[in-house]
Amino acid sequence: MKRDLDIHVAIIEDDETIREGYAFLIGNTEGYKVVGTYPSYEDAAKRIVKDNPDVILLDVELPGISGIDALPKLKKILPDTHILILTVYEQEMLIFRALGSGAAGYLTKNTPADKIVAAIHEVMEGGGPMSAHIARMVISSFKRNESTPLTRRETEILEQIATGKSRKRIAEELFIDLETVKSHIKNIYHKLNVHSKADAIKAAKDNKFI
Amino acid sequence: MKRDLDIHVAIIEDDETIREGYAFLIGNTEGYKVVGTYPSYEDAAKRIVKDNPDVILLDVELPGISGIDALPKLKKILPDTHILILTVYEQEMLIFRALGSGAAGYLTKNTPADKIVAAIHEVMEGGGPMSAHIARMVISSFKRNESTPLTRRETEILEQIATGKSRKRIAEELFIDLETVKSHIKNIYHKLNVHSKADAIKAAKDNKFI
DNA sequence: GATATATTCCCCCTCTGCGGGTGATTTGCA
DNA sequence: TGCAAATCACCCGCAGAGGGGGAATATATC
Repeated sequence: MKRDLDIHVAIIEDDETIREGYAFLIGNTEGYKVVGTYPSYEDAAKRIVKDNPDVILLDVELPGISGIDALPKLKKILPDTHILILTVYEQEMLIFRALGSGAAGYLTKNTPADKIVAAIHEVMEGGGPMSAHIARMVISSFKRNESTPLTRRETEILEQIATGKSRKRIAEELFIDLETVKSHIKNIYHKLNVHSKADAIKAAKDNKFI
Repeated sequence: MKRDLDIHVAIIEDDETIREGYAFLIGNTEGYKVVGTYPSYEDAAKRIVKDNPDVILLDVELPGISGIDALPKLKKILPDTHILILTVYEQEMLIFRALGSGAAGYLTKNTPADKIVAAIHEVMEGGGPMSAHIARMVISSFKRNESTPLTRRETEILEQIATGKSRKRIAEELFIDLETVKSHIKNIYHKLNVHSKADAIKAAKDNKFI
């Protein structure tokens, strides 16, 4: 029986128990069909294009090419396929690299079975499923530090500097004198204990002042 | 009967029907207690500190001071209170301003009642609840443009420039000659059709090349 | 093995920008 | 009525930015 209205799912996961567990779970859910399971990216690369999944569940810790490195390659050969990261790792760097490479969602492996199926559905509907802790980390990455030593104007000027603009251009765009901008920058440097643009930007970003 | 183990919730929402609806819903859920409902930030400011909620449901479209502007003020007077945005608006600018000001989550008003209660619980557990579409927008904000005209090295160097570093410093940190950095920058400027640092950074960020 | 493409380095040129010192005025909020 | 914030001024020396041209190695990809 052909089931073309089903959501076609592929799984890339090296642990056979987990891989077959997911395959069983998803394959036995109404509306879902597992079109391929692969223990590594190298294996997936051979068959995944003709298996043509709608959604890929991708592990990050894979033998050979890691899931993180596999992600952009998969997006290249299957541009319209949604990729859901499924991992035990919660390191910020991995998360943001994955999302930057085009992951549609990021789930941890303690996610209960029904939530994984729900996440696949959510991805198809244009959502971005994330585990609770991951979502908080992502949200936190936007949060400014409210206890900045910089005044509003100083913050504004440092933001402009961070876009690469010259002092002269900043002065023009803020309708103030070049000397005023210089004065603000001197105060910024003193407050942040730095002596250059680059160090000021770094200090401010590290402390989420900008 | 005192119920100190309950999660204390406050609601700031100008529409009385919606406000009382939420209050009724949450107040009648085991484990939750509504400690205050206010039609505006100005009203909330008078009583919310002594009401001392664990979680605030905050509307963005409020009369007087908007929810977005109220958020940093609320964080200031109640630093440990989690704030959940509840709104009909899905504009990127509002979302990122809210998250930048310290919102713990962002829900749209079509969120079913049980999900709202679940979101309050999730926030208390360190999660970051978001409506599906919001989550996708947040994730998309991290996504790089895979069809960049820049090479890997050019992208790397442009990223360094965007941190405010001088060409000389970039050369030292990448262990290449200053002339090489200059050469890359010339190529970057040609590819992006710009003639300055600031314009290159802007063009690259607009197109998500960096 | 041939052909692109990426990466590396070299020379020339002008001129603007950057970092730092010191001090003064006006504006707004508590 | 203060104090912090924001504004503008003039000093100095040095490094950096932008643009012209050319050319030698990797490194893929076919």
